[in-house]
Amino acid sequence: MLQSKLFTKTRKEAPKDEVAENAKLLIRAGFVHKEMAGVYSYLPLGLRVLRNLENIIREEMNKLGGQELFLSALQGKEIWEKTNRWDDRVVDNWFKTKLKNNAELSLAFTHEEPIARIMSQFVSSYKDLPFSAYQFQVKFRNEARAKSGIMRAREFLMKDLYSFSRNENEHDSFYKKAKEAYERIFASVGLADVTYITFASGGSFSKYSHEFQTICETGEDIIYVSEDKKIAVNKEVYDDKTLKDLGLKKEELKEKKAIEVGNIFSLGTKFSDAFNLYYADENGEKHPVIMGCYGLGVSRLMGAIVEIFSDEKGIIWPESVAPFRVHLLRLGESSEIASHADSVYAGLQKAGIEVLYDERKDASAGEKFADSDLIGIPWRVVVSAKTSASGKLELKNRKTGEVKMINEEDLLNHVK
RNA sequence: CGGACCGUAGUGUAACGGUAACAUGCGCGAUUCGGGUUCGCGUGACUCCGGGUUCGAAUCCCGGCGGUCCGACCA
Repeated sequence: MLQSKLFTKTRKEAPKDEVAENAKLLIRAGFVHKEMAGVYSYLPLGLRVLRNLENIIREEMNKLGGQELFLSALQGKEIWEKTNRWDDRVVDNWFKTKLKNNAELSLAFTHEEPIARIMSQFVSSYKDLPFSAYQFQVKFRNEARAKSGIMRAREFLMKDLYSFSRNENEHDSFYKKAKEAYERIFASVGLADVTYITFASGGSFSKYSHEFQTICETGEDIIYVSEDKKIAVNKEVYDDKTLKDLGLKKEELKEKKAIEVGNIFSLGTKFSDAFNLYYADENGEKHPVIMGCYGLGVSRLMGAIVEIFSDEKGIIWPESVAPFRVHLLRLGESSEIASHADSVYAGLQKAGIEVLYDERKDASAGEKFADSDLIGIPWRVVVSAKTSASGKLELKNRKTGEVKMINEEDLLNHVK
């Protein structure tokens, strides 16, 4: 991608009303545009990051056997009445609207009901199970107060997976695998060290649900962390009884602020019962399907990554999610430098490496360096009079700051 | 949803009740060419909307809309 063609531009100052670091940096660097409080548009750079996150997550969901689908964002009222969730007193953060004929409907804030109803049409035998399906969907929540940039938005991208099992054992083993998949996801985006499986309230079907909480000053949850055991307890269930259940002692726990990036739940038969989601076993006996749901806030995860990986100059993307792998800077306009940089660009592209190529003629060296630091691409490669004279390329790692002069033929070995 | 503060060029800031200014950005021309170079010329806001007070309102008052923060909420 040629930087001169990229329609977004960086800016020196963030809008004054943004306080959250993730929003400041993402807006300054041109990843997102704020439409209104809690509502952000994702521009080309931001979308690349979201897509990378999606792909990491998708791979793990597929490994679990999940099949990807895409449910509607508009939802009718009847299915929610079956589970007694339509009433505003039960769920108060919906966006609801009406059709021209006055039929009531809503913008999706979750999808348990729709998927349970769909599955009830396709599942009737033990042979149809176990099964799981997931989607990447925009969710809408009418938050009383949006805050923290893209971390608590009214419209956000979420991955939600739903599992359907024949019995508790089958459910438990899937649940365990899903938990492990989540751990791999957080590891591959570089958050393993600061993300804790956290025990939280479980609703009516299991004692606890599991949240994935990333330690972060701008987080909204308070959790109690055991660094040794690598687990945590959410404040909402932090009491003597819970500690006893989990075999934890108060002394080993540290209070931390954290952001909930994922949450997995056992749903029992609540939705199966409501939508007649039953299967017949080998003897023809009917049983309700056991469900689980597994959420992961993709856009929120992006916000958390920015909160954690940045410095005073800008964002420092982990390699797995960065919008590009290499930021190639061309300093100077001589035809020799230009053609050299062009050939480095072509070589990287040919090797399948995603490159943002800053070939702008009207930007100074300092401007290019500043932009590069702000955008936060992992590897910066400079072609200039200096490098041409030495016959080498300059390679800088955004994270470590390490600068090396390398031979051009070694470039791929370094950045691949 | 309660409370506080705020709303002026694309962005960031000024302006006592008296001609809306500066920086940045953008355009043109020079200059410079490894850390947001420097200079000149130009461009760009009927000061969020509606009403009121006043000879005169960005400024004071009322209402609305919008924004940020604190709290409540986030099954």
